[in-house]
Amino acid sequence: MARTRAYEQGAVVVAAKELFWQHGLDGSAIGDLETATGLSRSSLYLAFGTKRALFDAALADYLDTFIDPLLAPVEAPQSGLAEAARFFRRLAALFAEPRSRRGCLMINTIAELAGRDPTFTGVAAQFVNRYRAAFANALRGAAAQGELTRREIPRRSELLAVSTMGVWLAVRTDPTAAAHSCRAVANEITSWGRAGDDGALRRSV
Amino acid sequence: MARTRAYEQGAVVVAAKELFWQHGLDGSAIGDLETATGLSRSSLYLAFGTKRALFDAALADYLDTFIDPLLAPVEAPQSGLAEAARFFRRLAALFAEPRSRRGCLMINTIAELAGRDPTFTGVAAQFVNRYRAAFANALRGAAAQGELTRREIPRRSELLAVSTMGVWLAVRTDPTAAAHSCRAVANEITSWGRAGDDGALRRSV
DNA sequence: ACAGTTCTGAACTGATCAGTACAGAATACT
DNA sequence: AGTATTCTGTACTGATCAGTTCAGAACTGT
Repeated sequence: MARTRAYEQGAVVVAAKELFWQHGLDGSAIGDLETATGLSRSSLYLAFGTKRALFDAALADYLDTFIDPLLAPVEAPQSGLAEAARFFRRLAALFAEPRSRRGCLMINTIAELAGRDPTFTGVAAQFVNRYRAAFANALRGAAAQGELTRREIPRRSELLAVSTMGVWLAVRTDPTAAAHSCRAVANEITSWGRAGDDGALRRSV
Repeated sequence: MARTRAYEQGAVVVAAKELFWQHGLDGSAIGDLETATGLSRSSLYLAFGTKRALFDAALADYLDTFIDPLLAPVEAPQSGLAEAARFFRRLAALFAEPRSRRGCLMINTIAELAGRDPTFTGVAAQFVNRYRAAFANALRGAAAQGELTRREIPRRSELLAVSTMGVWLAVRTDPTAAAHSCRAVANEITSWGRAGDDGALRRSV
């Protein structure tokens, strides 16, 4: 009795994620999802219920497999200026790949759904706060090592959080320019660690 | 002879702009545009040809009436750190209005069309470059007054350009938090003018 | 009143979309 | 072979969309 399932849910979600990442929620029709996942429309609805549920699963997978590892070093307890700068350098390297034109699935979805979808708007605000918290953690680490004044932490972590969102948007129009922006931010962060030298230099000008 | 036109094209474009600003290009149906502009579907197509042409006119009006005055002080020849900081404080003030949830029409359109529409993608990249150029201009002014080192200009103008895009996105999910981010960026800019003092302070910590 | 325009309402086209329904093929275990 | 279950192909519903068409109403100056 009982035929076994011929596909793996995880693989289906991954395939759907790739499509949503490139074309957005509204931009991905069920027909496109059929060809992307290899599943028939019937099976997709049987397995996930609605298009939106499949999207939510794809978004969760995106956060787990893409954002988490990218942000982990910044969020780590021993994080500092180097980790924050390295984050932006990693983005710059990512932006060299042609696939980077699709940007960040979460940021794209914020632009598409924020305000329209009350449920998602909360998730989105939480996501932005995660960036704020991650950079605040890194800057606290830097302050502990004397690379930063404590009162610089809040404003600079805000700055880095919104900068991250900005470069994820900029990459959609011009990846090369966006990579350049990332390196600029990384350089700025690094310069924070040499603030004393900079101050002396600035005085002599 | 000849009945005169009973409406003003400019007013129609403004009404359309308001709708597009809130709901986006795809999110604004012709029926919605009819009620928003007060014109019939027939008249709209007679006057503008396509929905997209009306949208382009609305976007042009947005740049003229909203972005230009907002950016003018930063782009002015006598611009400096104060103008850059004031720009972000003005954004923070704007974000206190409930209407600010709609964000920036241009940024929203980048998120909606960039990559999908080759014509628009160029316009979008140009728009981002305008921010880069505006802040570079302000920082050059600051450098001329000895508030900044010349080599800090490129990286910090990039930083401010992407930050602007970031806060325009953040305001769509949480205007209060976004306003806070704007003030943080403004404070950071102001602190650049007191860099020598900061350096001394940092050393003593 | 009349002629020249502008504007409107309403119906229509052709396309696309998410989601549903269901018959039947494919597979597994007994 | 028989049976339970999973999966698929196809066709459908009902809704929405941009854009077209056109008859005729509304208005203007002569």
